[in-house]
Amino acid sequence: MSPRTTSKNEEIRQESMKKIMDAAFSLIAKQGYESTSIAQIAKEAGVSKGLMYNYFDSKEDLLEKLVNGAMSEGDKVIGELLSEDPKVTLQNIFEWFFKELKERPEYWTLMTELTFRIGKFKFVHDMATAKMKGYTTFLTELLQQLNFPNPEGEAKLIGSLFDGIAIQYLVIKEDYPLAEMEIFLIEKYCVKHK
Amino acid sequence: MSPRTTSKNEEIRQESMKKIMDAAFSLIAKQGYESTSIAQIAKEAGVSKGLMYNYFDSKEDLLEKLVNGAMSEGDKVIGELLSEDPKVTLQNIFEWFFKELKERPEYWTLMTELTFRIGKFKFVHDMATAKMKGYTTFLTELLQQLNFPNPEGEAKLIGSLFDGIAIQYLVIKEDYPLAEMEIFLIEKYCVKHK
Amino acid sequence: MSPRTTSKNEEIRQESMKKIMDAAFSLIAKQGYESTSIAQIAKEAGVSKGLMYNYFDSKEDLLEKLVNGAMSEGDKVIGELLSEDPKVTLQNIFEWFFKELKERPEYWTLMTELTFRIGKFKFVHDMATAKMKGYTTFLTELLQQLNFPNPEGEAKLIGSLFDGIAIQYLVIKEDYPLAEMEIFLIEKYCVKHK
Amino acid sequence: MSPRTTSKNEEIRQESMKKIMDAAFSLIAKQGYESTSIAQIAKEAGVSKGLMYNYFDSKEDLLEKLVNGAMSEGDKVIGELLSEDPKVTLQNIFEWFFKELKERPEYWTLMTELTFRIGKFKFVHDMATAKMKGYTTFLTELLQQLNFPNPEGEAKLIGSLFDGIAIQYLVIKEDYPLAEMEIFLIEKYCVKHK
DNA sequence: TATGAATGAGTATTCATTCAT
DNA sequence: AATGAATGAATACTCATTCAT
Repeated sequence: MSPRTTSKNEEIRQESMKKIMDAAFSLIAKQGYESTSIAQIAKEAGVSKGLMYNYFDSKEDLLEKLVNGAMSEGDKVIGELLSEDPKVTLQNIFEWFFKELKERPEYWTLMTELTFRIGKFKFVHDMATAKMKGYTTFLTELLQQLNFPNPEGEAKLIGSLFDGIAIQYLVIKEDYPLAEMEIFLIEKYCVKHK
Repeated sequence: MSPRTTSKNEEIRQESMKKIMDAAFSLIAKQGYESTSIAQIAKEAGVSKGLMYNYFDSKEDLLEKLVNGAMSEGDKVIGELLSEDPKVTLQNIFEWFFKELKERPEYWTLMTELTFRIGKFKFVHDMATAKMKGYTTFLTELLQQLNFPNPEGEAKLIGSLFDGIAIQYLVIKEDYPLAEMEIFLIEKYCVKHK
Repeated sequence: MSPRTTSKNEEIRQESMKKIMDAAFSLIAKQGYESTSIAQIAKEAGVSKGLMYNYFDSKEDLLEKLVNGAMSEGDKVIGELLSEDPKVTLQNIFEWFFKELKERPEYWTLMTELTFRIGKFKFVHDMATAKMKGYTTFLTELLQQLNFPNPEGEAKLIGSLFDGIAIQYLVIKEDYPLAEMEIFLIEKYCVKHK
Repeated sequence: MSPRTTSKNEEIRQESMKKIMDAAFSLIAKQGYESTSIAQIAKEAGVSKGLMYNYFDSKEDLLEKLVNGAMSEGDKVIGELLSEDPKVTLQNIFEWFFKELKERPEYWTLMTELTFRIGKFKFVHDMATAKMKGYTTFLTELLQQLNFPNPEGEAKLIGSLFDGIAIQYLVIKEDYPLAEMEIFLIEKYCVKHK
């Protein structure tokens, strides 16, 4: 009997990887990276510990692939937020941020935890730095077009605010007035400005 | 040989506990809870591993006592920020927050890390929720007196902003424009308001 | 499709086995038995891990077949060293030994390593004992014909010397004065004797 | 009740270390370094796996301490072999070598195995190189004083011979004519020479 | 015949915790 | 009150071997 075809194998691989990554993602988001063991992930994924190392070089490599995967999913959307009118673009950004938070809280939990672990993982540092820079630069330009007096400071303030809202919402969940906050911010930065 | 008096014993206990808690505090703030071992804390404190279990039931119990201690310290200061004029009180709060961040980054690092570990430690969740509530209530009243249109929302926004500024400053440190942000906020909420 | 003939199959088997054994041989000689994994051998041989178990019952079985194969190869050459004149035979042996060492250091590395692993592998012990005995007997007869006073002792000394030279040469390689040693020994045992 | 005294503790430490090192030594000498697990050593020594790491940083560190310990024991004797008469010194060396082999076969098994593993352990390489150099230099000088024609070559030959005798004796044990070989060598190099 | 995904027992190492002194 | 030797369960990771295809 002949061996499995290459494509059938690839399919099996994709399935196993997905099972592992899904399990890892939810466990790490819930418990944190250090508190989640390979054994736990394997059990949750329904595979053997050994199999994990067919797909990932190490626990850290798994984390990296996890984050990259989740991030590239999110990146695709950024382009769609742009508009002719900078005011609209800004509003799109606010709306996107709150939508993300509601729809992918686990992802943002993971990202926030990792951000706070900078220095422990080289790849997180590089990633976070690059992200943050691009983000601030983009916002600064936008606010400049909208004639904010101190666009860079304001951009950083919004950046901080996003992080703060994220951390609080992710911690106290349904008790956090997310919708209210969204309206509030859009009013302040998009509607009432100028 | 005269037996140690009860009070003398108590004094020794207090001293040992303080040494241990100080060591634990700075190590955990620097490295995180998981990455700090009992052995390390004992060494830093200059006591034996065994002694730690005379005062703390477990590593987690040490963490709880640590946080409780640090928090009650913080509480004492709140009273001193009050003023007849709510505007001054608000400004005092802003100034206190930035001063704290600059002077005790380790404390805030620890608190932020713990806040984010909710789910792992029940006591952190209870504590954080209670704190946040009291905090928001206080700020809400203040902003009400200052006739802010949506005082509760605004209070929550400031709360989130504080957390966000803290997390970013604690992560990127000297690259964060802390002083600039302080002026910005005071202008916005205390000077220009009304 | 016509079914493969039996002889065609056999040919394929021989080819695959050879690829595997060659890969195993060079890897084990270079890194040692314990440090060489089945996965590594399969990769080097360009076959799948699974295929290895079609030909070899286990990793140890592979080792055994490897050593047997290498040894029977060596046996064939022994006959060619014989000469009418025992002095010439002796010189042929010396020259063969040094030539072997220079030309097939991997083989001798493997053999020496294995010899020293006695106790772990029963088959090595049996093999090594048999070899050594035959070897000593042969040399003893030769030296007897050359009228050495204590031919058996002398034979064992030469046997030990061979092993010693081998181990040192294989360890320190180019720093070992192999050529010099060869001349030295031939002078001593073949030229100057009697 | 007061804690154990420092000296009592030291005593306990020495005892535990000895138990571990003895177990490690005999197991590694018997089975080889890679094939001996920490678990096995701990079991043989009658202690927990964890305790091993109170005394040794790693498995390799254990090996290093093992070898250093065994070596320094041997080093002490070297000075006692020297004599006014180089012939006597040479004879002493031969006798010391054979005595060592008979009395501490496990030590020499270990050393020979390690020598063959050069390249895997940095410390073994340094140690072996230094040892071998000192050894050859010393023998060369001695043979020069005895007017051997090619003292350096001869020194290396004896060095190789020693290794060869050792490896064969350690492998086939009681079947190896150690005593006979000793007489043989002393006759050749000390009595009959010149 | 040949493949490689999957397994599970095994590896070295860490560390919170206990306990005799 | 204080010590630190000792434990054992847990950790990330490896690898010979199996088996469905």
